[in-house]
Amino acid sequence: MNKVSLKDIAESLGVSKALVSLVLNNKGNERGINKETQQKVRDKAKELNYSPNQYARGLRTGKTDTLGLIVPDLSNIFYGKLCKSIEMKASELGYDLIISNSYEDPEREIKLINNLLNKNIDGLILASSLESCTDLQFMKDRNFPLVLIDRIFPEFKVDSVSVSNIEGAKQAVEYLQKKGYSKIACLTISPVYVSSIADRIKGYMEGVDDSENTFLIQIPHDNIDSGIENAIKQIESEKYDAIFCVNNNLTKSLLKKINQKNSETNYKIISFDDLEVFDFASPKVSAINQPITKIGEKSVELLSNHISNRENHISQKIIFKTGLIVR
Amino acid sequence: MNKVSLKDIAESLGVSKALVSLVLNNKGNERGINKETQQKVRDKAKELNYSPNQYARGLRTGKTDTLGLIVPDLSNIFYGKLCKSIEMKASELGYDLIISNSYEDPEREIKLINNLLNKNIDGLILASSLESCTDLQFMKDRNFPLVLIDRIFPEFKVDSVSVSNIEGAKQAVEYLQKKGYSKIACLTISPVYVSSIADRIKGYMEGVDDSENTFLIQIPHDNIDSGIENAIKQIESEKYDAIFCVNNNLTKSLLKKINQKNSETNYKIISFDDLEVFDFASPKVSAINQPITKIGEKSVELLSNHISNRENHISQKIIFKTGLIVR
DNA sequence: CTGAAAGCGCTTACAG
DNA sequence: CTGAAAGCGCTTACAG
Repeated sequence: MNKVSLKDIAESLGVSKALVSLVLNNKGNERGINKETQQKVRDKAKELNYSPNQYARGLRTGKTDTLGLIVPDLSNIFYGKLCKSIEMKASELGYDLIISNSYEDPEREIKLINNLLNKNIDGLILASSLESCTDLQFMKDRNFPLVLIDRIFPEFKVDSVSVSNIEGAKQAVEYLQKKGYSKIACLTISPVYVSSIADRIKGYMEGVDDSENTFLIQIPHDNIDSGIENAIKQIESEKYDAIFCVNNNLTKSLLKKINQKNSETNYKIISFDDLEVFDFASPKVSAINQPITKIGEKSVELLSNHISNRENHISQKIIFKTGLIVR
Repeated sequence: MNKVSLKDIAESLGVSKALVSLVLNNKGNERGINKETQQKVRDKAKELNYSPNQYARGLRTGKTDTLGLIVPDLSNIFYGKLCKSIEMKASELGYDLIISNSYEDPEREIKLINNLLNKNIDGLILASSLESCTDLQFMKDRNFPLVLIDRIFPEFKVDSVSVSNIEGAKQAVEYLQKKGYSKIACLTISPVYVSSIADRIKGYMEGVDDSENTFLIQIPHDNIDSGIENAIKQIESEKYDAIFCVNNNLTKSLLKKINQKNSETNYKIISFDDLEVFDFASPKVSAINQPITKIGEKSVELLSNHISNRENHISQKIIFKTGLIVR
């Protein structure tokens, strides 16, 4: 690779590596280094197209200016957008981002976390698939900068950014009831222990007026399409007049199935998580939407604060409001 | 952080760091290290939950087991899926992935590349927004492992993975003509110099029977929604009876606009890039689809080959076929 | 069969 | 105002 190193600059200028390092890290003035010398160093660095080896620096300082991000499914547009906004904010603050995909698999998630930690990331943003936070405790114990996102553990006192899932789901159901729908089924997805999903179910339960008339159908996350088929049958035979889908994958799969069968739908659909494609979907679906960009940005801010003020960090639990999009 | 290091294992066992390193890198047998000692080392490593500091290792060996990936837009589902498949394959082969977003901005892309190189990534997968490959030449000169993906530079002799964009576009147009549509407009997106887009336009041009009847409308990538409005007007006033959209973002935006206006469409739509949402979109759109997973996997394979056989690497240009999905 | 030592490229006390 | 030196945690010739 014959990359340019500090030594190359130092030798070609007849100064020490230490001086070059100081200047290039903008500590020249603070350390009272001759302005002219500083300029020479800078010029040379530019001329040789020098850029520091991050691994050497990381090894020395313990800082790597790299953040880790783990999401359950990169190909879900919700996480795609989230990643994008996180990447944007991280880049703005001078961080790189290592993104990993857990495939909703707790074991893999733990491996990924360890892996990222071995890369000496400065902090981690995590949309966790874990059932409990015990496997994350060691990070908290070390005061390692960690932000939970989308899915949180309420009792686990670390930074987190999420939305008001209970209220959002409740709002969805109440909207349907106001519109005259009285038998509302809830399509939900496993693993159901994930906080966001659990809360949406809770909101649904709380929102339904007639508690006799709740109907929960659970569909495995890794086999949605076939699960949905059965669900539809049940919903139709039980004459439900509306369906609340707990996330966008369910809604998509449901719409797909409806269009395949090309049958009339006797029920209204509302979805948690809005997709731009709902704008041209048939049948029309209303949706609860999340401020994805704000979630991403806020999570990076919290993480960055923790990193730069490790000692006195006080964890916060940010909860954004959801919106209702009527179609 | 008080992370466990080689030294900790060595001291607690009364052996040297070198021995521990050798054993843990599976060079114990090769170097004839006592089986029992080896076992002791392994046990201790497990007990202390040791995992090597990647930065130290990277500094020493020059290898980091980390790949870089740059895409123009993480929130585009096409790239989301591509990232997922790349991440999956990379992880299978023992690599981490640093993902960056170029926002279709050539200057930013160059910065990102330099940045990744400073992190000593072992190789780079790039969906480039650059107009020419001159800014990439230095990597080729250094024989740095690089794979171009989705967008390529035909004259630039490095590994690449793409699809037959010309043939795909041609097939789309020919299909429409066979179905009786004779005035086909082409909705295209800037920057138009990107190889995939340029080739699709080329394919469209070649496919149209009546060369008098080609109609190209170019829409800026960062302002699709407003551009599409005008496009529709023109298409309607000129009485085109079909539209070929050069990528999924255009198709989505077009569908959205059509549904907003709630107007009848007198034209058939076909899209390059299929989306699962087309299954329930209205109006129905046919599509040319790409083998996204295969593209991702292949790119990682090529990169991995280059990394592990740096000296004798011969670059390949892989081109996958597209498919036609009729709706 | 195992250890002492050098060195990857940095940063940061310490010394003058 | 500047330099020599130590050390981050590894791996790998070299030596015995």
